[in-house]
Amino acid sequence: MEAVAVLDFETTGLSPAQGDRATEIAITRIQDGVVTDRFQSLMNAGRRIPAEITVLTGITNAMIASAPPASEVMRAAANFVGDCPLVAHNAAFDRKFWLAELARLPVSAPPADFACTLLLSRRVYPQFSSHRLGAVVAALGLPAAGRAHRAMADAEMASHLWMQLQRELCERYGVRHLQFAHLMALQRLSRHRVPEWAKALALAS
DNA sequence: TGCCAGGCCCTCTTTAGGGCCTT
Repeated sequence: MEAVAVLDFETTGLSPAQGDRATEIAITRIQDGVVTDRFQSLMNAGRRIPAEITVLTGITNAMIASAPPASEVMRAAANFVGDCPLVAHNAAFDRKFWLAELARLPVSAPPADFACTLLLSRRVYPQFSSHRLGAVVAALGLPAAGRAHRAMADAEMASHLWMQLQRELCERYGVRHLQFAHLMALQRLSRHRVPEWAKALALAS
């Protein structure tokens, strides 16, 4: 499969539309089933972190105060990603912060496709009772990396999950390679249409 | 003062409601 970039944000809250901002970003680049590169940085967007978010992430206002400006970090992140398609767990969340933070830069970044390991996990492992990132990684026996709810630890876990999803689908449906577009198509389908997708995949391979 | 997102998915659904998931 072509290279992908797996992204995770820590933020001050759930909604950029409500004024929330990113506080940390981590990105891995995956090529041929291996993490080949990593990008990670705290960032200062000038927005105070609520106490309950600090409890969750461990990221404090003091840490942010000494971090580089969000604009600088996001410019570097966009350069790191380049034209790679993106992957995130509950990608709708990371996508809206990615777009909101990039929209503040004077230069526009190319729009990126976002694959979602949460949606794919629901399709591929419907028997799991929880599809939270940590729960899925634990259920699959994948390595947990560092403190959960820090950007690089979560990006690493999502990376392992992304690679496991590909291995599982290849093995289950007897195909050697999956394209990013195949997984994007799968995540858009309702669960009962997965067999249709698998049949089309087998015919195309 | 009190409130605060949004998209997906399931079902006791579809003229809707509520849980999950991200921080």
